[in-house]
Amino acid sequence: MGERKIRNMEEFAALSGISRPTVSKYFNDPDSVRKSTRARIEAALARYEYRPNIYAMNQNRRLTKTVGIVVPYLADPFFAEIARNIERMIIDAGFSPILFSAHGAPSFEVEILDTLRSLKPAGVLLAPLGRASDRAVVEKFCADVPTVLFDSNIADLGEAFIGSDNDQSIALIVEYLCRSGTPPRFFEMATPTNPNANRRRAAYLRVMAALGHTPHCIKVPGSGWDFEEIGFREGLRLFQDGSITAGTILCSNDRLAIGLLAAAFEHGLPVGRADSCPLRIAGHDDHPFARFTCPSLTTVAQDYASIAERSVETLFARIESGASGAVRATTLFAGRLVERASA
Amino acid sequence: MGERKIRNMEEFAALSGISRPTVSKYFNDPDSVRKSTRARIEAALARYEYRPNIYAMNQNRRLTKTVGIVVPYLADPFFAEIARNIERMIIDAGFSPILFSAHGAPSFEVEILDTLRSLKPAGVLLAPLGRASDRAVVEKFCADVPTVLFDSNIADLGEAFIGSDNDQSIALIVEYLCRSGTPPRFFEMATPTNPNANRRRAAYLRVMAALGHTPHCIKVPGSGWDFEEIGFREGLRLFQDGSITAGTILCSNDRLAIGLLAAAFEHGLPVGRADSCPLRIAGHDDHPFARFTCPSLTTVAQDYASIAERSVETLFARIESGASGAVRATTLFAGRLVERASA
DNA sequence: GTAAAAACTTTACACGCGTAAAATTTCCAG
DNA sequence: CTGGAAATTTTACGCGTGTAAAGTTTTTAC
Repeated sequence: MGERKIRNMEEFAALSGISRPTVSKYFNDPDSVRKSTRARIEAALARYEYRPNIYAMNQNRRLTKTVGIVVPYLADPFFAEIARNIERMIIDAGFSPILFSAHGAPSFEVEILDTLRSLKPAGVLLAPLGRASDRAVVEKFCADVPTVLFDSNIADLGEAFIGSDNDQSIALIVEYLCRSGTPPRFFEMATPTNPNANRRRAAYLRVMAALGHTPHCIKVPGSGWDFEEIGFREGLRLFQDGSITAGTILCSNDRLAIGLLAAAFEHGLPVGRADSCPLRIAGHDDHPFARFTCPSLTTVAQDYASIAERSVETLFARIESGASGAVRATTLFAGRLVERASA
Repeated sequence: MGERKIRNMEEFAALSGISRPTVSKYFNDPDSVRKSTRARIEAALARYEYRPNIYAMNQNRRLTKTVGIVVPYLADPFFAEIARNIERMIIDAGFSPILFSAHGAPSFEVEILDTLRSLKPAGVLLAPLGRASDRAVVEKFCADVPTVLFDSNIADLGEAFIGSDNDQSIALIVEYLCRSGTPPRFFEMATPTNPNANRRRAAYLRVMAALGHTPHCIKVPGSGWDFEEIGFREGLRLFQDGSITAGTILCSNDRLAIGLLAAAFEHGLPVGRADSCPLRIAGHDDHPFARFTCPSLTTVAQDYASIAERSVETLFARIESGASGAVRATTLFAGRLVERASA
């Protein structure tokens, strides 16, 4: 292979004994040419290892073979994992994924969308920052590029939304916590970064009421994406000033719970489902690290794989149909209770 | 803004009252045109929000304004963090970062390099998989594209290598552990994913000998990137079969330590620097989550920021000089001891 | 074996911008 | 005011591929 350098498709076509338009057709869809032709091209391809110039290719294509993935915060392993799954599926579908992280900053998100627009992607999978997102910008973007939202919803934007069924998952864990011990208090940030937090609080209030318990929300100051830090700092404060001495605490997400567990440990307060433990702590999401907290974290697993899969499927359906779907579908996947040692 | 749609630079140039070649010059370097001209262009830019077609731009530029970033495993927050820092610097330098993760798979790494080559980037910052990397492929890539290696070295490849001074950092923590308690054993995977692991073991052996202690390496089965899982599973096994009951353990990296801490907790073995604790555990890297383990993890902080900064600087120096540097420089940054509760 | 369909070849133009060369205008110093 | 330098305009071509149209060959179906 690599017998000599190929400059362009013209030259490659000559060497493979096929006309350039046919070779061009092959690269846009290998199945669109005769089997024997395809074989000849691929034989030449093996000998000369030529690849079409991406930039020249995309200059004339209205829709690129690129699919954008935008996540709010890549340093959160949750998003890293989901991005990994999505990347794989996009590749398998014959497209090229390109990954962006807003790093928690709305200005970055805007910039990314701007960049992405000029990349003319076939579609975009967007997990927006949520409350912090610039709605007008996202809306305008969705009008130009087929976009599927996932994880975090922005009302009425994009072709569809795929996420977790917070009502179901919170009900699941609240009911579990109630029947296995004291009813939980709800631990969250006062100004939640993510709209899911609001849905979860609402679900908590509803379920507690339905079960005949008095709900109690603990809203701690803090914003941004350093959830563990906030959970730790504020948790420690609450333990130290005696606000929390016992009972059950359901955290809005696992990363807060990880911080809170660390605070409880630091404060010498045993956490766990054993009778000897005054405190129980539970989370939500089944974060990759939730298995390795001390004690291991009881939580509700979000259905990563299904969310990723359905998001990709939905986007490709939209891309292939060519036209925007009549209705904006919202798909929510059920959570699964993960009983571990912490509650 | 956005008074009407602009098709191309020709049209935009007409609307701004400037000739197309000058506008083109402006986009390649805003400072290369007269100040008054620049002002007029930017005024028009504000009114019509035109952006040049990326693909048409890059088709004729031999070197793109793109800089590739390749990390071995993005679900590891360590790499997510360093990628974030690097992205920021690349943007500040007026280039466009594009991020790839090999997801731990050599085949992905090869594919990424292939994709990257056809993107004609100005340069690439590559943290290779290490032992698992296909040396021939990386070598060929480095010959085509200015590449700076970081984090994980591959002998003699790329323009430079920037990483951590494992000799120094391991000496730092081994000395600390020895003077504050029992000499450490070294906990690592039998077939380490990362070449740093080998350097760290060698450093451990050397320092222990220098201090007059008998070194002891604990090599546990396991490969891949699920470090916490391996640390947990194998740690638990060693605790349960009585192989480890007390002493000090230095883990090859923080993620193994996180797993090992969880195993110790599960097994009911108290960990910490207090006299009441039979076991001490330390790590290496100062992983973002190391502050939130129970107990919090004593470790050596890698100088993230400096590694990122120097890598970017080195690459841009290479890009601007145009020619390959005469010598391949290796820059190692010193680690900083982070004393926490676990050792 | 024949006709129709499918695939291919040839030819030609388009895309949007980089960039070179020559002509013109603008700028600045003296 | 003037000369020369600097910046801009005009003109023109090139980059590598998409793609349309018309003509030719190959394949498929009966």
